[in-house]
Amino acid sequence: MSQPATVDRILDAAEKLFAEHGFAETSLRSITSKAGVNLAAVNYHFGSKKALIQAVFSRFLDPFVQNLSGALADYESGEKEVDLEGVLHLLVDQIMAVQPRKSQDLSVCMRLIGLAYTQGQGHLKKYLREVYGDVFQQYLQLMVKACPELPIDDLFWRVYFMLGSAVFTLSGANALRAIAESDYGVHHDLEEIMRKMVPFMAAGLRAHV
Amino acid sequence: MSQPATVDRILDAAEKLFAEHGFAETSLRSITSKAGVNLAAVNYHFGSKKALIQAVFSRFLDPFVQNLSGALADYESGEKEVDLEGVLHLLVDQIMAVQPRKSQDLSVCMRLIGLAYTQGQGHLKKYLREVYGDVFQQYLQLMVKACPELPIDDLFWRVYFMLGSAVFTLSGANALRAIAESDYGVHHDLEEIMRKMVPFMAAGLRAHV
DNA sequence: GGTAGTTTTAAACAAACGTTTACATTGGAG
DNA sequence: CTCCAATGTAAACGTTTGTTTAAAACTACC
Repeated sequence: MSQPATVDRILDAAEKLFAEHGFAETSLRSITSKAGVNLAAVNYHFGSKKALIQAVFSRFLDPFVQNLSGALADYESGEKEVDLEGVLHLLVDQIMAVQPRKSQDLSVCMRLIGLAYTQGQGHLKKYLREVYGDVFQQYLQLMVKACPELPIDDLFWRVYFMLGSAVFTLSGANALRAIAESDYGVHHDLEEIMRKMVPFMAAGLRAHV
Repeated sequence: MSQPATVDRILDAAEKLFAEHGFAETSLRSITSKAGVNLAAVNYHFGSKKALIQAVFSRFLDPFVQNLSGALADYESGEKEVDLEGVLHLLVDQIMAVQPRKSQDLSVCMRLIGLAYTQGQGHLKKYLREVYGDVFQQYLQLMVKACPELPIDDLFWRVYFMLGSAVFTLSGANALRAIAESDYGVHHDLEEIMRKMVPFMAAGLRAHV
């Protein structure tokens, strides 16, 4: 066993192929072929394709959510008052902090999150809500505090406006970066794009209704 | 032939099922079954599943793009100077204007557009770019005029932030409206949600870099 | 009324899918 | 060495997929 174990090889291959082609469009045969393992290995180690999909997500979401949860606790116990840009930057920082997992592309994870929202896979949404729903609610509470004068239903919609910007842009980031570079000759990495989002979102959240 | 022709029955059924389950996850058998026509009718009238997908889009996109193109020409030849809210509202108005096609849900079309961006279906993206790319560029030019002081590469990203907000929110609008209603007891129809986007987007576009 | 062209139908097609089975192969522990 | 549990493998399973075929039914025109 000098090379990575079968389980990791499968997860690596599945992660990339899911991000590239979607869940339904990626067959177990293409995954096991890319991973260089036997077809039956997926059902042996994960039980089913659904379970494999969930495993792909929990592998990169578990450490991220744990870090974010800690950072939220730190921020809330801090003496400074809650400000909007701070809350947004907190999230960006935590996303960037999870980056250095062995040579994997952050945009792949972003694309997967985008797919989780838009592709069928009802089991995935249920799984994500059950496992990570609490941290999302916790973050939402912080955002409510940061926008005390905004009616709650307007805040609700604007949070989804923000979420849409993030998911859409980051999940298509690789393609969009290529366009930006060829059309305007500028190169932006993922962190720059995320930081460009902060003033846009903050201004949008603060806009007069 | 008292009831709608076979072609329309297929398009109606495909539109709803695609929006509900995605393209790959919707089989021709489920479409023809819902439409009450024979399985072979799809390949006979459209040639292939890919061609059916494109036909579903062109049916509601063709009249919309034609209207939008006219409205853009009117707006540009108008004497008033270009202002941001006006440009955004122009789009909202054109979207709402296309609504009254026989009892169809606007949110279904929005969801389809979202899926076109996020599901595989490379042929669809190519088709949409080839057929409707010009009007998109035309609208983009108008937006550049409305934001004269914003660097072009920042504008580029912010347009995609906006696009993400719109696609994400509107394509999930039905589910989100149910949440908003149960949690905050307020009811918003699609037009309200779109109009709520305008100040959010305008403020975001005008934010200091 | 018969005939040519269009549309509908049932049946079959090959290919691809996720999953399961039964059988090797492996690697330590007793 | 022997045994046993864990892992890897090849082959087949039964479905489901999009597409095609050939015959039937329908429509309209001379």
